[in-house]
Amino acid sequence: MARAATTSDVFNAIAEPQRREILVLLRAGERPVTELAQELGMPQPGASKHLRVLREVGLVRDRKAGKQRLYGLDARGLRPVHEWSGGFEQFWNESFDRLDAYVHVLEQAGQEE
Amino acid sequence: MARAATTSDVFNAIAEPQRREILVLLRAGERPVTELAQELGMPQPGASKHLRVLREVGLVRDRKAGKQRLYGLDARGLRPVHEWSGGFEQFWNESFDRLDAYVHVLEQAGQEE
DNA sequence: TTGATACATGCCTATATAGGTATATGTTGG
DNA sequence: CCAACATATACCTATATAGGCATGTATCAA
Repeated sequence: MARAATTSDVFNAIAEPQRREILVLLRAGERPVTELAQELGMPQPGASKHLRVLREVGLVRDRKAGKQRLYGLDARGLRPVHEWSGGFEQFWNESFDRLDAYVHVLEQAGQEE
Repeated sequence: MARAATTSDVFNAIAEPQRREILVLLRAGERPVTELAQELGMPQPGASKHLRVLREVGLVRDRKAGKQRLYGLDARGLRPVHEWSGGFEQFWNESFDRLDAYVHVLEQAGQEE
């Protein structure tokens, strides 16, 4: 099997660089698809597809505005990501010390492999 | 093309649930592959593969310990994830108000599609 | 109704896995 | 050197996209 469907997982949805780009762009406010596609330098169908994924995981909302469809950010789904990664904060702060010690051990061990 | 190679991107590496599990387990300290495989309820080759991906993006370090190979956490690579998602913090806090207003607009507009 | 504009979808292709199984590699002890 | 244990890899299969292109659909204006 390939990776789990991006459709049901925020972590998968933001694994795609261009989708992260879209989210960043939307912080500035709602945007129609065409404008997003243009700013991302990709064809419109591509932008629509990414927006669909983002919509399905709930990171984006859309509303009709006449001929256009405005997409807007709903960042609540990113909170779990922030919290999960935050659970490692103490570790990346300790990292320097730990790695120093660790590298030391390796050197003394003769640095195999 | 499929998604970009997970090998060169931390966001892709943590898109896989079991890899996130591994990182969490490693917060408790270094572990040999077999033990991780057992705790994750997956065959050893599977654990080795996930560990390889994590190693290639730098989230994990390994050192030989006799017959075993101990894997340890190097959480520094998660910092960018935390910071990126943190860039949306103000938005998920505002979300309730915004969405309330937003839903209101939709209702008044006649709630199309 | 016709034409133009703005999107969403369908279809097709190439590719990157996730998993499972079998096997190669490396290490230790006798 | 041989057997046993711990891992990493090679292979093979099924599947989920990312992208490109063509086309369907909805909305608005004349």
